[in-house]
Amino acid sequence: MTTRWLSPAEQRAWRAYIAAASLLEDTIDRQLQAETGMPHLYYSILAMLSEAPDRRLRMTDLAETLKITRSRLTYGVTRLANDGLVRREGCHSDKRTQIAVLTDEGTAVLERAAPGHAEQVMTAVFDRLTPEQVGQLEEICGAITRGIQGEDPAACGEDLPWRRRSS
Amino acid sequence: MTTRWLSPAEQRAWRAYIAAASLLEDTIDRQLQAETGMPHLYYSILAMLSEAPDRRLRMTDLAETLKITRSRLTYGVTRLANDGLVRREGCHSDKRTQIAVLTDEGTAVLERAAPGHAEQVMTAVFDRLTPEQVGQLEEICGAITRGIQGEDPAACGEDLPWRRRSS
DNA sequence: AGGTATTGTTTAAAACTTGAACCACTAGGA
DNA sequence: TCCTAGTGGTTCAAGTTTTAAACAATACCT
Repeated sequence: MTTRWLSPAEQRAWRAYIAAASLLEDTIDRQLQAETGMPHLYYSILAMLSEAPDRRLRMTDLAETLKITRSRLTYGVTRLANDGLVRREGCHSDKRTQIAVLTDEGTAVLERAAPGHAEQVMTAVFDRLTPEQVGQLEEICGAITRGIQGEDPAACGEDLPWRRRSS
Repeated sequence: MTTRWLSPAEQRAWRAYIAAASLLEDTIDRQLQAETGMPHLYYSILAMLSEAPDRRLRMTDLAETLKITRSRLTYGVTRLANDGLVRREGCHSDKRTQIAVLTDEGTAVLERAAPGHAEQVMTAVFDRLTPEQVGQLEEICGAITRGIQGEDPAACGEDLPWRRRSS
């Protein structure tokens, strides 16, 4: 296969992306770390749980929506559980599965952190973008995600990804 | 200060971004790790050096363009130096500064890795984007970067960032 | 000279990631 | 029932990376 290279415009876009992504992750992580003592990934775990029905999610499903390994998730949830923000629960129908449940304290922490986080995202990102650009960003990122995930039609759940594979 | 929340459209864009960025970093890192044994950051160090005049850059300048701390860079360059891909050199005019130089072996490794990396970026990103979207992406990321970096007019070098601050 | 800012490294501690091994359980036959 | 394969989740050990603070050396300014 002959190699396909990036065009100059693509080069520029790619570099701009790398710089922005790196800076952004840094900024968000730092703010969240300062305000809540946890990195962005852990905040995301809490956020996912908070939006799930009944604030609970199977470990595997959670790992899947966050696109991380189960091992990594176990590590994170253990930490969050030690801090009392999340609780583990067994499952009646399948005793193998564990369910992560957002505790009241976890909810409180999340609600306390949310404003600062939102503010940070606003100033870092959206204050600089026109409404058209917001739409463009969503469109572009969606295309990238679909591309990486291999065009699997079942994976295009867009909104709420917590459907059991086998009900 | 009253909290500013993300609008629904901004919400969607932000989540799309988080998902795409996370997936993308994972994909790129994994491919680079497999093919070259180093993570993306280290590849970027080599890439930056390879494009600098004379393949050499001051540590601080390098850290600045890569948006990472000097400490982090020192760590990375040490590893790359141990692998023989980069060499450190002193500076006559200012004995404090160290200059990282891409070795011939480093150049070779980079040239060997570049096609696979380019291919990966193409399939993961640009194969899915229209030419307009490429431009939009650059524009958006540039805006974000400028926003985070605090509108410093001197920081808008856009193209080749390796200008000494003084001299 | 003396004080201050820069450059870059070091250090120790902590956080994180990975991969493999592992246990417990479920499911599907024979 | 028993056996086997597969799943869900955790644990473990090892390695990598990150951070923050402290440090040494040099430069700059008055």
